[in-house]
Amino acid sequence: MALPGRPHWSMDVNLKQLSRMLELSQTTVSRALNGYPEVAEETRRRVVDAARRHGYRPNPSARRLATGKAGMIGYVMPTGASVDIDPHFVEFLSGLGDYARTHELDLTLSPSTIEDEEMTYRRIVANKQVDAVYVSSPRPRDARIALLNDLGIPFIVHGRSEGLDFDYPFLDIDNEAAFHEAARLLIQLGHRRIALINGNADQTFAIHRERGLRRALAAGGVELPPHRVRAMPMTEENGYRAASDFLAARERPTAIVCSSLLMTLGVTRALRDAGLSVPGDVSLIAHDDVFPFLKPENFPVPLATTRSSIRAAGQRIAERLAARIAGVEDGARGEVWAVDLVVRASVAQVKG
Amino acid sequence: MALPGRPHWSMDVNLKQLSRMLELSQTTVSRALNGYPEVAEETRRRVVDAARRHGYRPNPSARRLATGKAGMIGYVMPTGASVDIDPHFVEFLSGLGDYARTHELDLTLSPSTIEDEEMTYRRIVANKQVDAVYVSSPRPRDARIALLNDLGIPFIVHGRSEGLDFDYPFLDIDNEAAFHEAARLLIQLGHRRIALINGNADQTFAIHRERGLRRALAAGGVELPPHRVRAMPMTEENGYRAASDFLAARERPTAIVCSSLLMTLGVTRALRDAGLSVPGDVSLIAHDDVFPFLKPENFPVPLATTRSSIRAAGQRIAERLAARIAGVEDGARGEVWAVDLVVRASVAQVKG
DNA sequence: GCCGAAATTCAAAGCGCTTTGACTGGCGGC
DNA sequence: GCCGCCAGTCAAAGCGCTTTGAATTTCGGC
Repeated sequence: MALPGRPHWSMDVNLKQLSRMLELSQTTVSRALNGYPEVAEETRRRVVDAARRHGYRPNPSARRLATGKAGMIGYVMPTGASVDIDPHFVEFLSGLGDYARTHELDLTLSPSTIEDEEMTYRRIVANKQVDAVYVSSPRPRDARIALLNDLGIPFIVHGRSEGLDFDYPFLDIDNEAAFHEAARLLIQLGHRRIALINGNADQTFAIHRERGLRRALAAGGVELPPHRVRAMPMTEENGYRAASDFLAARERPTAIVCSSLLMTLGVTRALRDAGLSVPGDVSLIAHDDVFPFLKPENFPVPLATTRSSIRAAGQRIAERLAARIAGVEDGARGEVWAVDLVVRASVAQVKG
Repeated sequence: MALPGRPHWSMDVNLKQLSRMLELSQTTVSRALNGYPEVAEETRRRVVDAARRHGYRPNPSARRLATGKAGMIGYVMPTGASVDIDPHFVEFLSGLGDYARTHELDLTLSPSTIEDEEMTYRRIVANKQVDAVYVSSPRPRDARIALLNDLGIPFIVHGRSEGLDFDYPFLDIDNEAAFHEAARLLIQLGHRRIALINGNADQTFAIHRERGLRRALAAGGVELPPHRVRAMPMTEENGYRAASDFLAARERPTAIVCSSLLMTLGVTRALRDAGLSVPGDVSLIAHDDVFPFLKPENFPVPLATTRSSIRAAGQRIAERLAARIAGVEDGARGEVWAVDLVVRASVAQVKG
């Protein structure tokens, strides 16, 4: 591949050179390009034009060194031999990227073990590697949030924490209402033995979902005994295990609410193994984060879901992060998205 | 949260300050820390010790500006409303992160549309934002590889391209051999009508898999007519469609080889819909990238697979990338990993 | 026709690090 | 006793940008 005449953005000119060509000082050129007011309009035009023609692009390292701004969003990514990144992360990333792409923002992933997490946050902040960070999968009293709050770097939490004695900016979906609705529907259909298969118990979203479910059940005068609740990482295998346990009980549930599509895969397998049908024997509702590669309508029996696009959340978070970096957004604004309840064939009136 | 006595790595000391404390020049301190030989051992000890005590951490921006080294691995992430990031990416990322974490390497994701891809690569290289990049999902004659080769930045391709007139470093699994083996097994078991459900036809891995399959079939004197091959994005839905088509044909296949577990989910659904059993009516072999959240042994009938951990590949690529950055590895070394064929209950002797 | 303010522009000082080139002192060799 | 050399050390120059503080020009007003 021959070099096709040095494409003009190939960064072969720096500020000094550019200013020399224009017979202006670096100061003026810099200001012209960064939109400062004290530059004559005529001059600015000349500068901007020349910059484009020569494909001038400020060196980010230099700029960062001088200003402290990085043009980067940071994410501390949990890793470790036994740590699995949530597959939801990919979809979230798609959304984040979608927005970031159009705003010259890159994303820095800093892998870290859980133990080193705090140190990693401190490092990326102290180093000014990133202008803002986002936090995912928050737990109650999440130490990361308190830390970032102290550190004073712009951040947004995807999800919510609880038990913190200060407010912070977040974007969350209304998990409680979602599962409340789901449970209410089941109760209306006459279900009394309802089971919950949830994500990890230390995650706020799981807590909220259980809370919503319980609230609806309580309102309907229905019990939720401990043996009808499971909370674990959201894999197919765990879904299978949990459901198998439920189904083996003397009084098996007539409905199962599940926190993830992947787990529900395991649930349907368990049902099949047990020779039970959906929704004849057991009704099913799951939460759907809207993956392109696995759709609830394509389950053996189309699956009723509480639905919220995790990708859209990624976009929105990028947008808000950008706004915070620019200083346009501040304060501890929390944003809670409503969740759709999508009824499909997997729920039915309870039998008998 | 009260500040717990300013943890010592909070980057409140820079090189100048540190050298002043030690009553040494910045030069010497810098050299001592970076392991240059012309520093007295005694001095080095003092310096290293003081650096640790004061939690000195070089400012990456400054270092980058001075050296051009970034301490970052880059990835140009395809995004767009209709672009879905491959869920495999998460697992790969876990592996990459696993290694990167222990080597002070961060990862920069630069979201980009397909059209802007080349420009994005050029930008991150020109800006010295990253020391090395990796390329995933290569296609034949992949323009990105040619570009990076020209640009002269260290890179590694995860997978392979074909039809390029130069060599380049890559890490790939032996997709051809894997599917060759799979097909050979099926032929040994008497299968003659074998179908293939593949990933996107423009991906090299898909091409290699089909090639391996064809080779084995040819050797066994078996045909692979076009109507028994499908190539499409690897979603559950597409797996279902492809399998449904196959099963609706006059002469339905007695065995299906599938490029992904996610697709195979759809395949088993189609089989169920058609009232067919595995392996009684149809044998199944799929490729398994080893996801924690979906395991072949947990399929309704345990699924035979060609297996290779995509996570391990991520680790290895990070390792090699680091080696290239350090100048320890160079040249166009290609690495091809063997793939295990794991036989499980989903394959059987053909009926009749 | 002169003055001070407003409008532009500039030179130079950083940002925190690496690296070049020069400068010490101590030591063996003749 | 002098020279050359080597091990250590240092001051200073850059990396490419922003920003401060000062200099220059312009211009309305009297």
